[in-house]
Amino acid sequence: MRRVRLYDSLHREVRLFQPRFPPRVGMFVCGVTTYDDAHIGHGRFAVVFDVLARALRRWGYRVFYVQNVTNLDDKVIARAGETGDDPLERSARYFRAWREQMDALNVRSVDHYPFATDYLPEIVDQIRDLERAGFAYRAEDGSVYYEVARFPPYGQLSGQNVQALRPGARVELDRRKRSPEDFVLWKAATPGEPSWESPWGPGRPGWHIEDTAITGRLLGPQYDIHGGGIDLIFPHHEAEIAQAEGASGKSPLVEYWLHNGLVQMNGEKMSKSLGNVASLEAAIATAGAMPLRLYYLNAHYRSPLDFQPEASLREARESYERLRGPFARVTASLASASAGSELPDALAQHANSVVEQMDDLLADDLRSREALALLFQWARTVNELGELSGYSALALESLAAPFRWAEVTLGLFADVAGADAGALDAAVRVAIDARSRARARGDYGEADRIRDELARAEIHLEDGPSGTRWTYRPSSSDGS
RNA sequence: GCCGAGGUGGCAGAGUGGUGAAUGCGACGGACUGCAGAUCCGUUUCCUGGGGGUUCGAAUCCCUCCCUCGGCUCCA
Repeated sequence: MRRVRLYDSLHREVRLFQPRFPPRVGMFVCGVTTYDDAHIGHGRFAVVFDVLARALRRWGYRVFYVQNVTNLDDKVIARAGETGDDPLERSARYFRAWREQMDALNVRSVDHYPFATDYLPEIVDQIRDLERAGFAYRAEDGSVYYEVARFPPYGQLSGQNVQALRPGARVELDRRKRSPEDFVLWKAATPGEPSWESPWGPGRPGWHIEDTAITGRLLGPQYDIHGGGIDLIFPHHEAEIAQAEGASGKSPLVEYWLHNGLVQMNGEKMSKSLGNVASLEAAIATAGAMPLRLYYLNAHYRSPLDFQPEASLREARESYERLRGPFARVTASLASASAGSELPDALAQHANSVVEQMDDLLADDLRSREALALLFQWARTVNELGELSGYSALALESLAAPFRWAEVTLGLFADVAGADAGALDAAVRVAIDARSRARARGDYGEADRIRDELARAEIHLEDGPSGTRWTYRPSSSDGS
């Protein structure tokens, strides 16, 4: 099994990845709160952790990947109240949109998307465990709080000093709490809002408890990987550690804490509360899902990533075409390949070496940017060969290998046609032959008419020294 | 104020002690084309925030200053 290294936010260093029970890997990622449209930042964490799961599976690990869905919280309720929606129906609607966007982005590695409200029994059980262990207390109104002072490691993940938090401007004064840093586990019901029965009376879960209740049930009291945006470290992930370790008595909850950097818009974090969001759905429509995926993977996952509304998407489309073009040509040639020449040994070996190097890069804390740099170089190598129809199927498979690696591991090229390319090629060739005859007799009007007509079907012709080549290049839906 | 991550060419973004500082986008020139496009070749005169130090050698290690971003109970 490949040597994998991952940066762990708790230990603050890159560590050799050793799951508790290899080859099995339990992986949990904080998902979305389904109260509004997802933005580009949400797409980033989804793609980054999709690649992690894909890569681990490629290397022989058996990954169970859970991504939760916060389908009920203060924001869902608040937004539903504004619009007159039923909160849970609103959530269901936005979750469907999220899944559609995930499908478009080729995010397929998530095994299970648990909803918070499907885990009420587990949530109640965990709060009772915390009560029994002395970490929780009941307030007069029926809410239950976590008493942070009872959990000395609190602050270890974020490096926060709990005492220093006290004067923090945003720590609200709440008379129900024994201490300002305490956080709510169970919120007493408010009339008109969804609520569930519990030993403490009707209410609903606090923000942090759903994750640890879900992971406790699905992944156990201790598991391997927990991922999420870097903005969740405090207080959310800190609270998760306090809850899970307090309730189970086992430490550590998680072996490897992974946090992705945030997408910034003109130098500032993209967030709904700042109002500077770019909709994920719109970006997919404008740039295409695969170029967007490339955009995410073209930076290291822990770095901040700047989003420039016009430039970023245009660049993503142009660079993606540079990769997709040669791969699509190899695939098309492969579909009709029979006998032909082989590659020089050095080139075939180079293909293997590129794949090996890309695996190594990804295994070193997901250096996707550098793996892509190699893939761009390989694209150039393939382009240098020119016409591909003279190569054998074996040779073409060698040429395809680095692209196929990216297809499987990075999840790119979901839009590159495969098996039916041969039939399409035969059909397009008929039109190309007719146009060639027109050009030969100097009838450029007819030649351009055929080319324009094919262009309307998004098939683009290119005349070169070795004849006419065609590519299928879908334009974006906005037509820009 | 406290905790954390950063400052690299026109832009995006790698590289964290040693061959010419990747890769992509953009721009310019050339080849190819009936024109176009794609592709290839070349150019973009050369960019590591300022200062100091360690070293034969620093973008990379140390010190210091400046600046940016994130967190400090809404957050991917």
